[in-house]
Amino acid sequence: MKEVARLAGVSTMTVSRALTSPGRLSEQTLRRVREVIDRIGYVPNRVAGNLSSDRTTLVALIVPNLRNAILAETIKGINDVLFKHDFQLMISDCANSPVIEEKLVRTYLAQQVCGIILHNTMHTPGTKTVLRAAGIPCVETGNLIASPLDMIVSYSNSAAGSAMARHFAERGYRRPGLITLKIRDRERIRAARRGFLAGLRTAGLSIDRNAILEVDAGLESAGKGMAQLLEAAPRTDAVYLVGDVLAAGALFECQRRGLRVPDDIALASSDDSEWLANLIPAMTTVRYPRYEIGVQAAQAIVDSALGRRHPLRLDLGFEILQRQST
Amino acid sequence: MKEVARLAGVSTMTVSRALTSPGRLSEQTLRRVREVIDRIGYVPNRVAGNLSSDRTTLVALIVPNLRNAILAETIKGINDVLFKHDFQLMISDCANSPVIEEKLVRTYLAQQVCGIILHNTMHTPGTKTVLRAAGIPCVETGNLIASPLDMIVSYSNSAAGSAMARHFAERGYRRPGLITLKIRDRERIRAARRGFLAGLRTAGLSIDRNAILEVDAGLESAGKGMAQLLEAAPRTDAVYLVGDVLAAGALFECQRRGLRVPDDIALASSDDSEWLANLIPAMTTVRYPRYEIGVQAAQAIVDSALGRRHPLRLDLGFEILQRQST
DNA sequence: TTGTATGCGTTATCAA
DNA sequence: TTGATAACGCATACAA
Repeated sequence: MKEVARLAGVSTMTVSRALTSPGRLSEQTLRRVREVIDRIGYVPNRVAGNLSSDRTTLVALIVPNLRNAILAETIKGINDVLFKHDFQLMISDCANSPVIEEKLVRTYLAQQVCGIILHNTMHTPGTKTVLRAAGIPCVETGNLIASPLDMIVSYSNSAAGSAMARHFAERGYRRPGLITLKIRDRERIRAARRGFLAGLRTAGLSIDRNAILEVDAGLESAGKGMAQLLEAAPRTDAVYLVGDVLAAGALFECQRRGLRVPDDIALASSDDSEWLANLIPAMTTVRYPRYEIGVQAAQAIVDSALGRRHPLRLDLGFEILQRQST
Repeated sequence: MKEVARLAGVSTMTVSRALTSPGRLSEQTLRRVREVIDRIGYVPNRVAGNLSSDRTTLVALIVPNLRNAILAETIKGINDVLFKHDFQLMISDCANSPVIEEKLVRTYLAQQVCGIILHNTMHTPGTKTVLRAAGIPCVETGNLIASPLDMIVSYSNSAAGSAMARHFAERGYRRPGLITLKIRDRERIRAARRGFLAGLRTAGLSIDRNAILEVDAGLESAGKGMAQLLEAAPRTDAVYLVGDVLAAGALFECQRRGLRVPDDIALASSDDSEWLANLIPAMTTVRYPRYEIGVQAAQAIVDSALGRRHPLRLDLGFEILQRQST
């Protein structure tokens, strides 16, 4: 910057202004400075700028699992908003561990991020303490819980579960089943299960204990889980699958066994994706606005960083997309 | 840090050392400092540290499209290595535009990242200039090109294309087809096509011009493309689909039309995924080590940042997984 | 509209 | 093993 200032015959402050508030310079000074910047290929050091101004444009995102394709849309939404405002995204994977999440939060606070987006909603006491102490905006996106750390942009997994139970009842199914990802540390899955079971009760349906299963992630694991359920509770007529790709794995297992979906058994998924819509039969799913969740979460951080901070509890809702599988 | 120093009765340098090189402090001093840090919840300001030491642990990644699920494995590989070494990942989406890529590269250089990973291998002259001037390590991962900017960790898309052509020939197919994503600005797709066409020639097969198509991304777009190909070149007996999820879209279209795969028409994909392995029929694909590419790319950056810089051209190879669809 | 003086919180360097 | 000092490159605050 000194070099640019020297060559343009101005002070470093003028160069600084040319970059941060060009409107406050005369046209000819601005032109002269920009010319030098282009000519010598000056790239400002934002680390120094950040230290001096005590602000950054860094936003952190911590997701439970980078492999989960369902998150890609939300990440894209975050990316697009941050890019538009010249903010940068730092991202990492906490492997669904609140302890790792806390370590990551501390790391990001040390990097002076101006905001944090957490997909998980279960945190260690340490996470809560340091976040509160830092006073930076924080958005949770994974589940619409009652007491967020700060802001929350999501939809209700438990309401979606209830809605699916109602859907099963309305379609005339009487012996429901439920396969979810392992619940430990996954607030979303727990909420979906609770909502589904409550919805069944409301609809006057009961569920066989043997028809409730937890499985690991992945198509093959889902297939095995489906096989297990079919053996333990063979009269089951409709299964709700909660967790990325589980429903597809279950469908493939049914097809391998020659079961007709939905005639022999109905299936529905908690996560919509292009895939599920194109399977044969097309899968009934919960759809929620994943891209929009990312957009709103990022926008909330940007607004806060720009001084327009406000409380935020945004329920972006969901819908049940009935397709051929129920 | 001053506060910690005061409370521990030491200088700030000693606090600094307690964080960065604890081995150089006496045990009792270290214990005392750490005690104070924990007690008052001190979080160091790495922005200041970065400015002072003229080093960061920030690594940038620019991908062509965050929605592309095929990248998730690579990103996970990068994440895991960076986490292990206490480096942080900054990520963004250049929407397959070299111009946006350049803007992002400049932004990341301003943030003083210690290394950059670029998935694309086509860059503007400006990108090349500023990267060279910055002198930081850079790894390209999307395609094993001849003249990388710096380091490269990938596999050869053109060799994979040739291998698939050979596979078609060996399986007895005689009227091949090719559907790819739009080629503009996609070096990988271009290479795959070139390799496939060259492989066909080598195998003595010719391809109908009407059996070569470019389509937009997405299952539905792939379905339409397949429909178009079947009408324009109805005698086609084996189609290679280059680009995420295209093969699945094509398969669904065949199923809708009552075509048997592979008896009426064979299909193969350029990208392996859990999905493609579980479709019925299971899809023949190219498999390449996506996670390992991320691991090696990140490791190369970390090594460079830690002073162990070395030239790197890593071909991690691929294999053709023959399944039921060919 | 532009410039001067100062400080951001840490680490490199050198000295003790 | 520890400390004093200066410096990193920029932006804030204030003055002109």
